[in-house]
Amino acid sequence: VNQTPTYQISEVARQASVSLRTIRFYQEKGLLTPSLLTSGGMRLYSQSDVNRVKLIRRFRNTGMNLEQIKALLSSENSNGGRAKAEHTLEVLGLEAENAHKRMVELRRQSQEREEIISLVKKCLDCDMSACPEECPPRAHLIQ
Amino acid sequence: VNQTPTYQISEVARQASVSLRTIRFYQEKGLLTPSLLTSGGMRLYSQSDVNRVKLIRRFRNTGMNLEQIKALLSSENSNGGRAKAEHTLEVLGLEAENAHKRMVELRRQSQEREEIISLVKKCLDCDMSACPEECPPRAHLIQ
DNA sequence: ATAACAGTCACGTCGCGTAAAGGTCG
DNA sequence: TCGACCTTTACGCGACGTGACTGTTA
Repeated sequence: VNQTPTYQISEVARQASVSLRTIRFYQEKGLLTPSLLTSGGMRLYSQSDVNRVKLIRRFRNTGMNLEQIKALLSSENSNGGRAKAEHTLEVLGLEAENAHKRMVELRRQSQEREEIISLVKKCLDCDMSACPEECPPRAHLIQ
Repeated sequence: VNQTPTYQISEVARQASVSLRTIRFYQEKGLLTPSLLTSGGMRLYSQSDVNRVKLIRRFRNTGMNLEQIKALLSSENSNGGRAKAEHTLEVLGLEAENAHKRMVELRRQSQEREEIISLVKKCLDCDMSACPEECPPRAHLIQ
């Protein structure tokens, strides 16, 4: 939408660390329309488009699916200049929330793992032949 | 493998927070064999099996795919009692590494996002009609 | 004119979700 | 015997990957 479209698809892919297929796929799904098409049908993108792909990728990384992302970004929500900025900040805020939730979950699992590790470490100093079947650490041994 | 198999599939699903389908699917793929089958064909699981599902889930959460996980867990790697404990600790260590990488990536994206937020905040105090096309924050506004 | 891009089908994959139709267990 | 559980079979889906073949561009 913003600035003059100068990037070909492979350059966008490079900057956003995605495949060409991903960019075309996002277009198919209505999440990303190229700013311009050459007479021959080549897609041309602006910096705004690159940033949009990055935004989509960050959202995907927090577990959100494309339909939800599309709903967020297809803003019949904002039309004034200032409203656009406000809406963008709202979206980025939601993104931050989601990322935070992912972090919390990762930390929870990390703690779970640490507890298991300290349990299993005891097995190293244990005479396995004397260890009863129901010894809790044994239930964490692989196999 | 360990302890007496007392859990039905739905109890395993509950404890590991997955669906019945997921558990059966892991079996199909050779990641999780029930400890016992009743004469009628019902799957019965032990606490070890529950822990194995949880382990698989934590790995999945760090972006690893089922084939890789299977390779890790199908341990022709360890057969002695002590070797089992050592192998388990290795696997848990790898899991911790992967989780750490995910965290680092999330933090990187979080920082990227914060920079964009501070850019876009400037647009709130900007007279949009006087703002040039190439103003960097504009390239981050949605639409 | 030629190489390095680009384009469109269209089928494949991975990790399950989701009926449908029937068998098992206390 | 009855209801709550379980079973298999099998098709569907989201988010792309991966050719195969053709067209565009500097």
